[in-house]
Parts: sequence; C-alpha cells; structure tokens
Amino acid sequence: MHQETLNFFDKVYDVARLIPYGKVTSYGAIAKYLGAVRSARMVGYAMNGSVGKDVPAHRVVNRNGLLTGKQHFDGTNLMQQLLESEGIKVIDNQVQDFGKVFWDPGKEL
DNA sequence: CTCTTGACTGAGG
DNA sequence: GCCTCAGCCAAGA
Repeated sequence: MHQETLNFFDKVYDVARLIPYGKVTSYGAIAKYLGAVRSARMVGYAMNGSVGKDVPAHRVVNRNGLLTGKQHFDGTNLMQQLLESEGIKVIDNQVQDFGKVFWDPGKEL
C-alpha cells in the first residue's frame, strides 16, 4: 500500500523505522520501495532531518555498506557504535557481512 | 522562477 | 578493484 498522503520525507522515515534490529539497508533500497529508485539521494537528504524523529538512521547506509552518513551524527564514531551494539560488525566505516545483514524493504515487505 | 546542494547509484575507463 | 563522470530529483535561498 502506498501512503501517498505522506510526503516523501515521511515515507522515508516510515520505511526506516521498519528496519529490523541488527539489520541495515541502503538508500537505494528504500527509494526503490517508495517507487523512486532515482531519488536515492533524496532518501539521504530526508534522513538529514531524521534526527529527533525516532528514525534509526544508523541502519541506513549506501549500497556499498559504507557509513557515508556517520558525519551527520554527533560523534565521529557514534553511528558505528550504534550498529555494533546491534551485532553489526563495522570496520573503518564499512559494514562487514553486508550481504547478510542487508534488509531489502522491497523484498521483505 | 532559477540556481545550488546533497547521508546516492550506475556505467565506463 | 579503484577513480571519474553523468543522471536524478526534492528542498531551500
């Protein structure tokens, strides 16, 4: 179902909140689920305002599993710590076993 | 309305 | 596998 009543940002927040504990996904995957695979950049752009909105932005990384958005968190390694606390191994801003912890909303939903 | 920015992605060398 | 270029699109000034 497409909650078209919500704005693009709200949709992104919605999907992000659905990411299971210990899993991660990519901006493109979220965008694709929203039917806007070409707006992957907008997903990240939207996440920029996710702070303070109960959105687990730390579970969203780019297609390479790289923590491209970690610089938007308070600390320099806050995002990594959050992921590691969920059982996700992160080394040098790179999610390990990315294919195993990857969660695709387009397929899981 | 126009221009810039950006937590992206895919294709090409 | 690494680097570079181009496309895409929403929001803010």
